Amino acid sequence: MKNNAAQSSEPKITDAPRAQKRSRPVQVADQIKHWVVERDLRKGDKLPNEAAMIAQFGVSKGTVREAMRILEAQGLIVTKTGPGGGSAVGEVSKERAISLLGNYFYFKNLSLSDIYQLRKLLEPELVANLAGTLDEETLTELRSMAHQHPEPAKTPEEEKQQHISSLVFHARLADAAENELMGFVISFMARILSDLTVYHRLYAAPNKELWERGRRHQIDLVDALEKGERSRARDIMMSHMEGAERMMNVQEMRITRQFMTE
Amino acid sequence: MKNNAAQSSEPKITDAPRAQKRSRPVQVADQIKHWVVERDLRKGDKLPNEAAMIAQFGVSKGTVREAMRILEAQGLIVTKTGPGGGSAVGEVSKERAISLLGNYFYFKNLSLSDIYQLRKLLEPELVANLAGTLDEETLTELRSMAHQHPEPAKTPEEEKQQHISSLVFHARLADAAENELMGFVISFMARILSDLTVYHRLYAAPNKELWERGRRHQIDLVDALEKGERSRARDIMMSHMEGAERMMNVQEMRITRQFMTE
DNA sequence: GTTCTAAATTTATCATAATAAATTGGATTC
DNA sequence: GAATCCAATTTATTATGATAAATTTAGAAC
Repeated sequence: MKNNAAQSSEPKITDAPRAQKRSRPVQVADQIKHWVVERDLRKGDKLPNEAAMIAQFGVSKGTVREAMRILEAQGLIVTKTGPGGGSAVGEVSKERAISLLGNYFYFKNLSLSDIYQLRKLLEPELVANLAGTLDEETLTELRSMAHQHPEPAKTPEEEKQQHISSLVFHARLADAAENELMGFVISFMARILSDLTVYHRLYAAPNKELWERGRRHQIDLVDALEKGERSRARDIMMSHMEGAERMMNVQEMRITRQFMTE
Repeated sequence: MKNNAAQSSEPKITDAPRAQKRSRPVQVADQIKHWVVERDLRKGDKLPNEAAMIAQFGVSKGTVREAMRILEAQGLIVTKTGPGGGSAVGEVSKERAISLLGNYFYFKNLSLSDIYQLRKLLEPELVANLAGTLDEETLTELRSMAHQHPEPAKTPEEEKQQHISSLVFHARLADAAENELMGFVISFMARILSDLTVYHRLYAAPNKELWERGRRHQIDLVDALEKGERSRARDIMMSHMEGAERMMNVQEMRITRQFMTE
């Protein structure tokens, strides 16, 4: 009838029923997010207290509290009791972001080769970017990690520990990335692989030669990073990735069998 | 002296040092997560109802409800009223995962060149993987998208629309990825760039030649995908990425200025 | 058989009150 | 005068019960 005039002027006519059954706590949470963006609030900036929000939004205490738990679960606020307490904006931590993304992949079937395809694309590029940019402190830290296990593992327990150490090494490199998106993705993969070692034994039988090669790679890599040799760093990492992939049991397909904890 | 043990002199130092100040709703939420993992529940499987959880965990209704909002915010459950209602496990949707990860980068300073560095690494590889694997339906869909804008944009409004269409094209490719991690990262970047166009004008002045080249790329790419020409697909995408990057205003640095909506 | 209505079930929201945690100011102590 | 303890204050946390809203199911009416 006469209503159809709106169609030409409002392209989002189909989105109109968008204001459907979102619960009140969700609506309140969204309004608070909006409020934070509008005022460009940053980490530590305080939100109105519970009583003020009850008045502001005209909802009950329980509704406000559920809204706060929503924001808290997403890592957007932190809450404290006592005078000067209340809720404040809190940057989403990398750990929280990793856990939340891990929940998504819990329901997917990521394979080790998926992970390694990405590692081979990203990590060589990461170290090429890092070459010549790291400060002495970081280099020292990396060198110390690279020298941490001077001998091949003698027990499965030791082997697991060495593998986790290696992943910490990679995560440390990722943290140094200028490109935070690249750094995040690499950290996420390291975290997935790290969790794996806790629940499964999926490494091939220890192989002294492969192990020695891996160790050599780490040491050479730090050297190349220090000297700013971009392509050498890239090549070492690529070779390292290929070696690491060969050491994994590629049979193991579903690799996220738990929800991550922060 | 009075030893007022009634206060808080119950330091649970005994077994779990980790069990510190996590609130009751968070503890309940974590227990439910464990419960889901233990029983290997999948999407649609039902959780006990509110009353049962109150009894099960020995907490109040409000506490249980806050726990449910936490899980709901993370995308892990969905809740319905009425008979046969209650809470059920719900796969985290890609859209939800993108939003949650977007919250993390809201506080970061991602640059366009960060995004494009990753796009140039991942998207050529994506199409190389896809070459020869797409069904006719998907190919038809892609072809239709590629032919959607036969003329260069005449207004900024049209230009924005064309750019978004291009991002939808890339997102569609990402959805087809076998490697879901790679697909997710590419979708995430498309989403970030898509949101940008809504809030900022950041494209260089329209350039008929560049525009024509971009259009050609999409058409040729679908052709290469259909024929299973891996390296040609890869080359086209790489060239396309370089062109797209040149069209952006690289001055624009902070690119996440809002919380994403689902 | 279809449609309407009422009842039953379950979450959603609200209101109120009691409890716990953290800070602050002041009194007490050395 | 500085440190310590204590009580008052502020704020979130948990609990309880009542009422509303949404949804399904069963039954009644036609």
